[in-house]
Amino acid sequence: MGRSPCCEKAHTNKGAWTKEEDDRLIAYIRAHGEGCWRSLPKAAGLLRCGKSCRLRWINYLRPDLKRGNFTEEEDELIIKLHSLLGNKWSLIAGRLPGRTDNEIKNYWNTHIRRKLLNRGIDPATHRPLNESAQETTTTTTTTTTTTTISFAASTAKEEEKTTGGFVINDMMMINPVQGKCPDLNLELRISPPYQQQRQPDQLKSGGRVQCFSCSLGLQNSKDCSCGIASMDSNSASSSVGYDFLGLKSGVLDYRSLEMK
DNA sequence: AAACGTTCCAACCGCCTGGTC
DNA sequence: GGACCAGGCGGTTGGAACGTT
Repeated sequence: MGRSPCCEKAHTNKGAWTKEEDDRLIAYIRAHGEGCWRSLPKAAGLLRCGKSCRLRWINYLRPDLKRGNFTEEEDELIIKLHSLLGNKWSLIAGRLPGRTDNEIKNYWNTHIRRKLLNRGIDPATHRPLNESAQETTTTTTTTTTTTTISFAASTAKEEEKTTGGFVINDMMMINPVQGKCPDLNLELRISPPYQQQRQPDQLKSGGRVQCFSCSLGLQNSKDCSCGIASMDSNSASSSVGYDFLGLKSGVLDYRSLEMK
């Protein structure tokens, strides 16, 4: 029973990587680029699982990685992104150049969680600890609707599958955290219904309404459904109409953050 | 100095998703 | 539509490093 292993494990090394293994992997990827991870170990002469090679490269050997301590700005950015995205470490990492999902996940679990707890904030909900406790009992007795937010998925069902989507409970949107984090704007206004309510001059770009992808500044995204992606990106981005967790207000500008 | 406890993080594991046939 | 495969993701773990008694 169970899954078949991702690769032949009988003759593969496990545990910490040696300098020689690192060198082999780096040399191979420099010469051939990132290709088929499954076949890479054999081609590179490594007794490692392909997944292990990928992880090692992505998390530690990539030349564009930023090593060293996280800055205070990165801390705050991670906290805000986590409040927005939850444990979507890869999405969070995509907005912190040079940082990896694994690194951010570890940093969250070892530092930021404690930091938030010291501030009296529940790291899971980003709400004051006492309110989080109350919330637990409240939500069991009230019916709450959910608002699904996605990075430009076309249907509600699809968006949750792609993990670009995530569900935010209405109760989270009332913004009880603002007393503790006044710069954290929890007025989540991004959703198809809301777009319809917006002022035409806020969202129009050449007479078109921005899709959610474009509203996040991802005008080049393949997920763009409004067609602005194919238009002049300057004109598209100049028609800013979003106000997502204060992302527009200078606290956090998604448009300036690179996608992974 | 030794024993023990705690913290940290690199690496692994299993599941999920998207692509292909 | 279903099976298969590769890649990607988040949760978890093992053990080294560090701190405390």
